[in-house]
Amino acid sequence: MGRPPCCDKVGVKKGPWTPEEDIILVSYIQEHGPGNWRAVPTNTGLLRCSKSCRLRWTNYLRPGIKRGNFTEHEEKMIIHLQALLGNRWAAIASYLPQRTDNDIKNYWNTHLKKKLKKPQGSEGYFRDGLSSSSSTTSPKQISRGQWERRLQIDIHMAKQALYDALSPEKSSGLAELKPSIGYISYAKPRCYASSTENIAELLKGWMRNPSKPASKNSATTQQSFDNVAGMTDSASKAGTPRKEDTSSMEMSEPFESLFVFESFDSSNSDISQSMSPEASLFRDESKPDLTAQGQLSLLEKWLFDDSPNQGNDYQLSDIKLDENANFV
DNA sequence: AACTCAATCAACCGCCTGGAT
DNA sequence: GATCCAGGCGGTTGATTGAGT
Repeated sequence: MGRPPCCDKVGVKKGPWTPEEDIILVSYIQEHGPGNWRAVPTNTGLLRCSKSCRLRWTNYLRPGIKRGNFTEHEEKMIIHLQALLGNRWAAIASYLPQRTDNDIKNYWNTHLKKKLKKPQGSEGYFRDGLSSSSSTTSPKQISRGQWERRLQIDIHMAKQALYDALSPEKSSGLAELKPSIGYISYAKPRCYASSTENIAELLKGWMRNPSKPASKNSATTQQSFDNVAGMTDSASKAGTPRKEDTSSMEMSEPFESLFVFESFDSSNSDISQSMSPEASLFRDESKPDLTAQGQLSLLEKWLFDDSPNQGNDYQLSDIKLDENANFV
């Protein structure tokens, strides 16, 4: 007997989310908090599977998500973390608090894999031994001793490469490596529908073009958010909240209440400072707290310790990572 | 302008895990 | 211990977009 579907497939909508659905979902989560996804479709009236709601929230609507181009620094971190952790995107994402696992996975599959295949040379930090031996050779094909030795070598190489990549001129590397302990002040990220402000702008833009077919518009929710982000971005840069002609908006009643909410993060420039209590709640929820602070610092020490035999008595085995980060 | 093809990425699918009973 | 169920995760798909011809 097969496993029953997570939700009743009949009448469940699929495909891209419309701005309306986004707003309904965000508004519901603002009120009830994330979690109990099973109840979300029934309580909101969304014709979506609970999984779809959760995915939409975690990958797109959650506050503090940065989208768009990956910086070289992020790229390097992903490469090295992938070498260390394998395709455990959620674990990797916990080191890049503003990126989702899906985003990282996509970026890896579309960009970094290609770089991997390129002959070594330009990517000096990306060496065959680091990437291929650890990820493509099955441990079962070699003896345990050999495999462990190889793993140690790989880890050492990864450490070395990570150190090379992130230091010394990139001192922000250490800070950014901290997994989701708090949001770090980055260069102004492109936040999309992460705030009700953005949602409001989104809806505004969306309602201005009601003639566009919903499918096209929904398919371009991303672009809508892009525009929104761009607008709010420039507005916040100017230091003045956008007070656009909201009068021109013809807002349907169910959405009105949204706009009296406080922003999740009224300015994207420093999320940690501007988070509302709700946003803090979401922040806590949004990413797994990979480790306790102490464990993290151990990990950092280990990661950046270039000379493990120089009297440091912390070892890999001492780092009690949670389920995301065991190396074997 | 029209067409083809590759790249991108949001979303889905199915498996796994862990908690509840 | 067995079973059920919700949530989480990674792999994959398919619609859209943009570049090239």
